[in-house]
Amino acid sequence: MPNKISNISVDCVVFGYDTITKSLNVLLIKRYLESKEKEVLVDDYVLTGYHVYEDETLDDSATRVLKELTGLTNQYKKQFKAFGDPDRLLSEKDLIWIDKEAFSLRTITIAYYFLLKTEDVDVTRNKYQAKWFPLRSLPELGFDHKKIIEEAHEDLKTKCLAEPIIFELLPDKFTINDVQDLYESILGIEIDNRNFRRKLINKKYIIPLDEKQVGVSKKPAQLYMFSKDIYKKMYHKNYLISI
Amino acid sequence: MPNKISNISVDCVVFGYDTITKSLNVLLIKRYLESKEKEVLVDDYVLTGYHVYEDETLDDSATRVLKELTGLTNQYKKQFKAFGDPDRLLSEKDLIWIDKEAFSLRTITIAYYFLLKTEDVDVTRNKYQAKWFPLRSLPELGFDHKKIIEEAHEDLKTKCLAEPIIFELLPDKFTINDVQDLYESILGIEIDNRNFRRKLINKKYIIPLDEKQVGVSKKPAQLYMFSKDIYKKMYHKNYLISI
DNA sequence: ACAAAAGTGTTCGGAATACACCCATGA
DNA sequence: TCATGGGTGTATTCCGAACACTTTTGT
Repeated sequence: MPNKISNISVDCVVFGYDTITKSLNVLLIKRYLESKEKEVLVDDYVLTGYHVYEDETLDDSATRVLKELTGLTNQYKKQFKAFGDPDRLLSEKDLIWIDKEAFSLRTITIAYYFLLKTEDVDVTRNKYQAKWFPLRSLPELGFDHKKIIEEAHEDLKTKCLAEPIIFELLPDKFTINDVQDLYESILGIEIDNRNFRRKLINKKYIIPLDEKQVGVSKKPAQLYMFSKDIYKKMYHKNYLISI
Repeated sequence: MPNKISNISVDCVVFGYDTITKSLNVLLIKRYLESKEKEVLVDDYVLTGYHVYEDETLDDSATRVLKELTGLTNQYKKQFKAFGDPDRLLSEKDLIWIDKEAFSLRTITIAYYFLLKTEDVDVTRNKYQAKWFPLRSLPELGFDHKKIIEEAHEDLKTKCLAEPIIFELLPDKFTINDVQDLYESILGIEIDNRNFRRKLINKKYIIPLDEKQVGVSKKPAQLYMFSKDIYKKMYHKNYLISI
């Protein structure tokens, strides 16, 4: 077992998207502690995270943490910010918790976010009581994790406008409206369906399949897939100055 | 004197722009060490950086480091990435250096970049033998600082397209061509002067002054200033999806 | 037949792109 | 007067923005 670095951790904001409820979700784990007298000391949620080991990179550390929580590897991952305020772990509940675990009061955390397909995660069986929460109605959060999630969301907003990472959150086969709904969820805006649809269909890397939705109770929609290969082939950086 | 955290540092990529040579520069400090036998052990350059103190935020830490190097505060600053590979400090020279200083072999550094006006820095008098180097011809660099500078540059490229941070690098009074040259330096592209000029002049926050260049040996150019106030008033986020 | 969501076309205006010459100034 | 960089105008094309009704399907 490698040694933990006591004052450096990674925290992972795991984003998933529920196409049914059209909700952008975050995967959180339960933090619960009772005193000997059965008094509830800590009862809230936190991001999944852990100390960095002596011999691993930060990226590997985040990957390991995600794997432990979800069993998944090879998900889209981004290191977006380090959080290290001296008082970031100093609420009363956090102190109780830190006392129980064994980590430094002055821990710097390197925060990552992951994008994955909700259906790839089996929430029911994992030892952390992990649960999806809509980004728009998060539960009470420990440490500075609310702030971390907010900043992850901000970064995601920017990033999804410039790179095709949106498809990391969708099933392999999706409808145009799925994509639109997801953009609307992430960005918190409304998009004109006709313009959006035209725009997307004109992209060569959005490929219509010989398939339609099944099991829907209304007119089934055309399914599409995203081709990363074609995207990469066609990609050329543009330097549009938008100030 | 507050305690240093032995395994956490900040490193600062200080960008400056020389309007005369049209060169985007980075401020580096000398790293030099001889053995008792006067053999040169280490002779290269590094970014300015230092340990984080126990009681300060990461941002404060970076601000402190910049102030010590340049005397400046209130410069544009961005935390852009943490670097923490286990082997990031393990070249031969780095080991010699680390032996001399006293920091952990497994140090994570939180990297910032700063944008400032070259002429605000008095390079001649500072104890670090600081020197400006064109980004395009950097000297030999210690640690993983070459990589850090490259990633800072990448982030700057993206950021300057979306936010008016370019003006942090220019004197208060500048010409349109100064701005264009700077964009070209940062992005490594050529821009059509007529189109660029029109675009900029049409911005309400680019304000023509009743002044022209003086001391130039050719036709003196019109000077402009950037109004952050007007920019902020006019700003509204747009959600253009460019994938 | 009806409810629900899928899907479709056109017009307008603003901005990016491409492109070449004259002008003002100091030396 | 000349060399240097400053400054200017137009035509074209493309894309985003606005906008409302018809179609298809399952129930």
